[in-house]
Amino acid sequence: MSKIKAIRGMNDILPEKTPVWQFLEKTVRDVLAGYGYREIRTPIVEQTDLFKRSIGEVTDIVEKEMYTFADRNDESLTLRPEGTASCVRACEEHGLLYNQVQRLWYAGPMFRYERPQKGRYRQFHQIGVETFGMSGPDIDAELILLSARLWKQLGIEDVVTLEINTLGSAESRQAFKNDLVAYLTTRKDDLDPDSQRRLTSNPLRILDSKSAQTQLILNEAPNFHDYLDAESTSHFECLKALLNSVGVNFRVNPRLVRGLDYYSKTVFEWVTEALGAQGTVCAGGRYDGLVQQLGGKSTPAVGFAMGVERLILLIESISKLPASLYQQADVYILPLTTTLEVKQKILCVAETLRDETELKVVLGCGDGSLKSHLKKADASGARVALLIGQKELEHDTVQVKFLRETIDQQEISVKDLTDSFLTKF
RNA sequence: GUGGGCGUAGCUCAGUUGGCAGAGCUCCGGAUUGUGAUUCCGGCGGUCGUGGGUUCAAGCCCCAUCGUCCACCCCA
Repeated sequence: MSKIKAIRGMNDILPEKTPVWQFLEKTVRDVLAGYGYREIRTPIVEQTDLFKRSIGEVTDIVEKEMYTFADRNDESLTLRPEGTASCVRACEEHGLLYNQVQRLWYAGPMFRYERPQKGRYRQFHQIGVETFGMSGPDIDAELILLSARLWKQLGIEDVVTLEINTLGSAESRQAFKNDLVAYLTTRKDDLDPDSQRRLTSNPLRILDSKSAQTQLILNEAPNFHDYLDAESTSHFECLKALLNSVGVNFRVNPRLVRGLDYYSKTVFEWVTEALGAQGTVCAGGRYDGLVQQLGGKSTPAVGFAMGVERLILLIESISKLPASLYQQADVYILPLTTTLEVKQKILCVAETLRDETELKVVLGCGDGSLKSHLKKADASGARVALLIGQKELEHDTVQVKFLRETIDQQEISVKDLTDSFLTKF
């Protein structure tokens, strides 16, 4: 019988890694709170149609990457591949968008059936930020500023750069897409195979093709700039001015096209060179049409999502986190002799310490040798070990042994313990 | 879905022309009977990913298969 292992592309996050995750999550929560964003939590499973209608029927995500299965009543359910659709659904369902403005965020696992590689997994985690009811470029700028502040707090601001673009209104983009497809269809045989396929699946992506031949053909293609509507253009110009005025550096990338159908006007990406092929660490944009598309009242909206695993990889490659984040214990209490009486005593002393202080107190349990107890005390990262044996039991004292400093071991009474500890630490 | 690299102890990895299955770290014990982190000694630990084939003999060669990593595609 072979051992059961985790599903491909779905990773365990082990105790030695969780401190980085907690650091990231706490930092994100604090920054978002500072901008007045509130958390929303939605189910991981939704009706399949929600994603089909929001992400786009012919995108790769919907066509081949969704974890879709039949519920017991034959309803088609899907593990969420992204968070925006669920967020919009929940807001709409509970009237959160009725004549009001919302600033929201969510965090959690997403699921896409893809071949795993660096920074890409089948269960991965996103932290998403969504705003509703604000149509101007000022909220776009706020979101970008918020993310820039976050990179600073995480210590990765030097390795990410901002790219922005505008996709125009849905109408202008559709008109451009039609003309682009019409033109490229006449040259179809000269396109690289990937681009030929994209002609029906994701034509805007052809602009991004790495084939030199295809790029030559694109030189003759219609130019999206000529299709941009006046409102989108001024929205974009205004956003750029706002970013300049607050000192956020950016690069306009006319080939920046987001993969999901629902975007319009502003799109942006934070990218890095440090993660190999998966350079996008955070991406988002405006999706003014989505709420209506899902059956609600027309509502302007803009948001973005971060790939948590990718951010973790970046943090690990760049910044040294304080050792205290990894420290299991401040104080380690262990028995000098493993009699029942001594075990009772160290249990009581540990509880007293937890009552009286905020210290992390770990107990040396079990019947190992004194040597192995002390080794574990050392490995716990604790600053001091408290040793209690038969003699200490009789005198109601503990031996205080400093593990990281050259300070003589001292015997103090249990009564004095919390007082002297509170002043020492 | 396509292409390439890699699968040997809990972890990191050696293993020569096909000839006894190895090291470091970790863990446990001892040197030091109630004192860790240094040093020394000893010990635990293996379906060499799996299945088949060639051979007197396979961790090593051949075939298949699974896993994993990286890349393409796509995306956060």
